[in-house]
Amino acid sequence: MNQPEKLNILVTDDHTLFRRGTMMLLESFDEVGSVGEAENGKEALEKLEEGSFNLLLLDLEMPVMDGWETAKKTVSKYPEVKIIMISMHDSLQIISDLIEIGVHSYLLKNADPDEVHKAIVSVTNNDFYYNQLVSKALHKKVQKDGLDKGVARRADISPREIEILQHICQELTMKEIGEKLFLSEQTVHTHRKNLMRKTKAKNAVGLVKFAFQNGIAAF
Amino acid sequence: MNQPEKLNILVTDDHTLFRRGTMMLLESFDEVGSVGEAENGKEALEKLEEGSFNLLLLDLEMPVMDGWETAKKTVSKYPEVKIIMISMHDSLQIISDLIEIGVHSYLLKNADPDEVHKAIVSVTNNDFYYNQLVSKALHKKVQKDGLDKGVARRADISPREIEILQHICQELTMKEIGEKLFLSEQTVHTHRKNLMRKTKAKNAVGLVKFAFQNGIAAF
DNA sequence: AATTAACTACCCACTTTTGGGTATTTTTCA
DNA sequence: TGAAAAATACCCAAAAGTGGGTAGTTAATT
Repeated sequence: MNQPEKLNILVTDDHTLFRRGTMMLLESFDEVGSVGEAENGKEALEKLEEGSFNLLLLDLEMPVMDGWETAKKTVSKYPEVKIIMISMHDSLQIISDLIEIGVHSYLLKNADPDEVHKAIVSVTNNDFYYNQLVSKALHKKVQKDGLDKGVARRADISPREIEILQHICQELTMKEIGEKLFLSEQTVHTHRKNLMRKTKAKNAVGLVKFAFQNGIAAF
Repeated sequence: MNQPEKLNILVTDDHTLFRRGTMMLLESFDEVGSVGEAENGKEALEKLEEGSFNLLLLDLEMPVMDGWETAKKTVSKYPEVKIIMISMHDSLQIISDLIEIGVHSYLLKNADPDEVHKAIVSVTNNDFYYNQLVSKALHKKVQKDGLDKGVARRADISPREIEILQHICQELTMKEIGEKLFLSEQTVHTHRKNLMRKTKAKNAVGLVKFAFQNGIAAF
């Protein structure tokens, strides 16, 4: 009866082209009023300060302040704002974590525009919208439970391990890293082993990918 | 006096959301007539068969057939079609290679929509459009010339080697790759060695970084 | 018809990584 | 001050990677 208020959406993504395209897409929806933009999480939080936005689209992978941190801060500061996280990766791993911190929906960058429409409508009316991906994730969780339990997040990696990992990403051997950091080669080995256990990497390649995906190294 | 023909653009990107957003952006330009879409290079080539498109937007990083292969085939089969390559990375390395194979413009995913507009107009009228990024690339080339001479470019890597490299990026061992591709483990080793020689990688980490930076693998 | 690039496959030898331990010291934090 | 986490360092052994060859076959191109 009374939904005269249109949605004011803030789109946050560091890729301008993607951001603008998404904005145009959103503007084509009847439910949408104004659409704002931010290049990173920091800027997004500043714009939320205005109080005019009631829905936040967040890219998970961003420099300066990534989607994860931004979402956590948004939830605590502006609990009335609905959040839709967008990511390139179909990482089933993080979905439950996202739900936990209060993200209302999770979409992939290869999501269908209809999917986006459904998401923003559902999120507005119902609070949460998770598609087949989540069913899969939850299913897997129920089915195999602890299968991917224990896959590391960035927070689980110690400072020294981060340092080692960054050196590994520079194509150095354990011996070279040891010499550079004035450590026994054995010690570097131990750190490496712990990293592999925590990240569930099968080899150095997995370590590098983890480092990249978690902003520990960039290339 | 006579440019009554509008631009018919084919947008190729595996991320639906990005693709659709870009399409809407393009449709908002006066010079643009119809806008088509393809999920990968293979599909793009099929749609080009129709003969109705005169401009091709290509994502460099794609599964099935990536932007590189697609561009090469498009140039040889449909030389009248202008090509704009789009990538996430500001890899100065590959720009000269792209020019070499006949790509008319290179844009980053965080390009400004105005930049896109300028690009499609310039490409249509002038043939080529490269922005400040290219100046930088060429400048570096003139200035330091042979500094990174001998460092492999994407063009130097054969299709089979690309395939091997992509599998390496999935944390597979040589034995596993051999089994998956029905090759002798020795053969995979040979490909790997050639890859390391070409890319000047010190180990697998270097290979993965090369793959990522050249759009051969994404994560 | 000849050349070249690509793909295939093997040899040998050495280095590095990977995986399993244990254990002491230092730092952090409740 | 006591517990937990982090950092340090070693042992052993198997697996994989790294680096140097050679070489035949196929495919593409001139």
